[in-house]
Amino acid sequence: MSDLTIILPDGSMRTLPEGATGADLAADIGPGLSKAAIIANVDGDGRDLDRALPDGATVAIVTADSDEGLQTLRHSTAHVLAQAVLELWPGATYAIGPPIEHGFYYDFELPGGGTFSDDDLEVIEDRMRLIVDADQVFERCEIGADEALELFADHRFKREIIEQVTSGDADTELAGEAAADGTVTYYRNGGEFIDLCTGPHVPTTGHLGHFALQKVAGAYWRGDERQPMLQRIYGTAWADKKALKGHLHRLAEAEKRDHRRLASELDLVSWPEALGPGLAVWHPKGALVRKLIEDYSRARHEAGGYDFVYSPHIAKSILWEKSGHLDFYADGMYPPMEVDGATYYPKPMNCPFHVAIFQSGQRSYRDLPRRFFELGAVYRYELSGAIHGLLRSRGFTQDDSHIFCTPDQVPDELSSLLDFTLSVLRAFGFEDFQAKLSTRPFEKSVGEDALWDLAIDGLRSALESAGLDYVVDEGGGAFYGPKIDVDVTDAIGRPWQLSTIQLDFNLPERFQLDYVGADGSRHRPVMIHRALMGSIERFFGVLIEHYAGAFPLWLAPEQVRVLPVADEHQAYAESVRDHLVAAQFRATVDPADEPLGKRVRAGKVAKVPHVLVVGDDDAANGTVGDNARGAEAPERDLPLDEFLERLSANVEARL
RNA sequence: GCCCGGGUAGCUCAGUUGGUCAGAGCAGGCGCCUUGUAAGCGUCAGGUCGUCGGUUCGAAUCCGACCCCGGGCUCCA
Repeated sequence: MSDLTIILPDGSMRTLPEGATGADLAADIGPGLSKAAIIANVDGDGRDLDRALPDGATVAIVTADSDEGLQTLRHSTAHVLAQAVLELWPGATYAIGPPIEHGFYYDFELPGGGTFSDDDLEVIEDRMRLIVDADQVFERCEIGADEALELFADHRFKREIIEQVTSGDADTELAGEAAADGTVTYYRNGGEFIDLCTGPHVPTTGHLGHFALQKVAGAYWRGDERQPMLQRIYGTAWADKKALKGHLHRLAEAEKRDHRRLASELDLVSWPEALGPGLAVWHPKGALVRKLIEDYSRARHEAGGYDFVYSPHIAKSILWEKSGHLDFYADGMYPPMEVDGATYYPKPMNCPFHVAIFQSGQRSYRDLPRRFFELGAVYRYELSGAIHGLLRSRGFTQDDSHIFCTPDQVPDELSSLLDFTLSVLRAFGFEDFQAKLSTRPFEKSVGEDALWDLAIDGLRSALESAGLDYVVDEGGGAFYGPKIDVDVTDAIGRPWQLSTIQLDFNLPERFQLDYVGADGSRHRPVMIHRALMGSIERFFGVLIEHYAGAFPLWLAPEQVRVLPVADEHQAYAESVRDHLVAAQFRATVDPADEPLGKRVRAGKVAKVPHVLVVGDDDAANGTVGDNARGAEAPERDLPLDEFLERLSANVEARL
């Protein structure tokens, strides 16, 4: 009987008797690790702890505090969820149940088309806890495909997976469910319950426990709307109680930032039912902030070499036929209206109008690049279930531009465009960006290879010179050109996709655009679509969540609120306000007909950046007491002039 | 569009098995209080209980259809 040599992640060697398992290795290293071990990572692959280790392998013992361990934990918890549901609903069948970010889900089909209610979650969770308390062993089994089909005879989704996986054309979504080499792996625990799965799993259900079921949702089998609708249960699972509590706390915090809630609390925007879904009205305060955002955008574009244009909200069908929107995008368009024998459509995009402007005269290479900019309102018939406050609406305003340039100009144009984009986003307090470069689709696309290569290289070098992190989505571009999408990370770490820079080789072709080159002959320009904020509505919604409703001074609808201590200070309070207003600040007075404490609270709740309190001393000395938002204590006896200077400096710095 | 869950006063919500169940707090109006830092006191007004039909002696409550909202799926700025 020979020994095994195992290499640990730090490069050290360990010798174990032949047949030793991951669990043996963990125990050999130490009792703490032995207890915390979830799986073993053997030469890069996760394996159950009770499997024998091969000689010479590099093995890492995985615990729940690593991503891999956590993923295993969540996957195993999903199994227990399925076990509980199948025990509680005889005749139910199950589809897939993978780990996801922060947790897991499992899809089921209940007998007779039954559905889960929220109350069921509690019952299921109780049953899951019984299974965890029973500390059942997860037992790995391998069988042939035919045998597997028999074993899962009553479970059509499992059989579909087995058939697909063993025939070798499984997609990645299903790959974790069975092996591709003709054998099928399943796990058994508690004697009765089996589930198709390649594993690995935690050693026993007792290793689980810090989980919570969260919600019931419908989900199409394999994400395809032509397939049956299954019942999905979402849950979250963590390594320990503290992590679970932390996660639930973060969810509660995110909910407090919900822009729909804040928009109504801060009197910014509302969605009157009479308007229809996905259509908002902007109240004075919201409109003021929006105007500040738009003013800033316009100022930057003006300085950035853009020409401002405007276009109507509707146009005849011929325009949309020519642009191809009616062929490719008709589902997303509002239905047409018939007027004077012609058919008009509300615009879902601004591009054809900007093309029409380009076409209004003969263009020379000397005119290029030409950058048309418009805050253009568009209407898209979004699926009703997709609508979400300001983040996804049916009417929205793009900070849209179409740039027409020569192929030679593409690289420089892209590079300066990306810098411009990031610079504008940074003004709103976004510091972390993540970009995605989408390249030519593998299937059909238009445009010459050389043009695609030029554009993709241009996008890539723009990303690199901007020093931006990016991932490449090979084949992820539209049929008409490659693109860069830019995500920003908000104050609590959530990503939001805002900007998009998109090359278009199709529209110039469809509209037969040309310019006269230096050689005197006609050439086809390249078109770049780009939006920085994407949609003003959506951007505003993201900003509300990013700032948690506390807009920085330069964007705050009410910047200063002056509170006289008593009626006799009213005149002084008004003079302070008048000074502020004269210096271009947005300031109001809240008179003394309520106690000071109540008015201070009201100012704080309204997230006013500066709540000033003025009384006898202030009136006598020309000072104010400043309650700056976020400050622990008020700052008393601050000379008004000094306060004004500070405000100016902070507005200037966009703080 | 599909699955699940919801719509009660401007907002947040109570309303037990259909029968004083049309309520509370905040916000708003009006008085009193004159306040130095996160909710002073009193009082008044506000709702076709999402809409429309049905069951019933009687419906916020039960049933149906529709509208809208939320969470998902799909899609996307």
